[in-house]
Amino acid sequence: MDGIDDIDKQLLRLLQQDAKLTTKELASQLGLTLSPVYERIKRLEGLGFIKQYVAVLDKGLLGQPITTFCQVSMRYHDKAFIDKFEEEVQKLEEVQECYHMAGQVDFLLKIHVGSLNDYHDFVKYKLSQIENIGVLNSTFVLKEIKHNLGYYIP
Amino acid sequence: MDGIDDIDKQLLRLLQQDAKLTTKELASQLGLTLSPVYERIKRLEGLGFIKQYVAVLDKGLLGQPITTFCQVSMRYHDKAFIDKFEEEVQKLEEVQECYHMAGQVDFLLKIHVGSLNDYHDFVKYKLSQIENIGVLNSTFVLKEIKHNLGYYIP
DNA sequence: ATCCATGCCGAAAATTTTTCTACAAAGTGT
DNA sequence: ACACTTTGTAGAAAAATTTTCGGCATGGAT
Repeated sequence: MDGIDDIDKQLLRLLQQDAKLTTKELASQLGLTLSPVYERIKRLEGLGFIKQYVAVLDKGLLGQPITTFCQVSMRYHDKAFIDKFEEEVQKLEEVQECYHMAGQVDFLLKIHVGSLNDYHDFVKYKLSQIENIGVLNSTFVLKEIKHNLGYYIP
Repeated sequence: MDGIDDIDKQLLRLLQQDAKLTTKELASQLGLTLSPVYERIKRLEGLGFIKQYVAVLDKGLLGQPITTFCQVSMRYHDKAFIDKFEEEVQKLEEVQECYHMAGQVDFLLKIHVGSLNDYHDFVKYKLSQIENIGVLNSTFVLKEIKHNLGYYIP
């Protein structure tokens, strides 16, 4: 947490919940005037604490109500195969997240699709087309219990 | 995708990548003038397609470089135990996401901490304190291969 | 004690958001 | 075919916000 103070932290907490808060509103919540708040935001952007601003959409309304986690293990662990897998995964738009994991399984993928049928097609015609996949194990999300968009800031 | 057209979809694609784009910039990219773009955004917000706007922070700079996925199974599956677990998980600030899953394991948790030590403390003093947990299986993220912030919009 | 750096304030300028009126195209009912 | 309504867009004006800038305090260093 190099070089940021409690005011900066509070600013980050507020902005990661609502990026549309105006400098004016932020200033009043922080007990400052416009200028210092404005400068702090620019500084936090410059330092990389704030990476970007995004609109959060409703995946249900977008027609992708199904979320699954898919565990993938490679048959062989040559660097070339690993690189190839990572490269191919980037291209699959259904894959929202992909992590290289420690432990039994090599990769964990988070996938969004519109229906079970779409998931079937995704696995059969896209994912399993990637070379050298050994194990492929999918589990479905029944319910989202918690999904924080921001991080905990100590 | 009830009641939104291709222009709306393109608008959503742009905004979920960069919510700071001005109406002017959006208008020029969409080949429209300010007013229709402005009204479309308000409409998409009203319909719930756009849920909120957030700043995306850098978890490494915030001192939480470690991500783990933790699979949890309950010993007994009475509704009261399930409810209690879901309730307690909400309170744990290290837990960024929690899903009730189909399959062998009951819950999947995504957790952010600052160090392996922090993770140890989290499991020992917080997570495992919740009643009725049977299996608890943690796997660490070695590398983030892909992390789309937005959804794929067909 | 003076100088310099840092952070904040307040006001002005630039830009954007928001509102409002009007026009054109598409669909509906007579 | 005609008038009517609805929908979506354009353009301009008003309101609000962002951005810039000069100045004032506080604190540390020389």
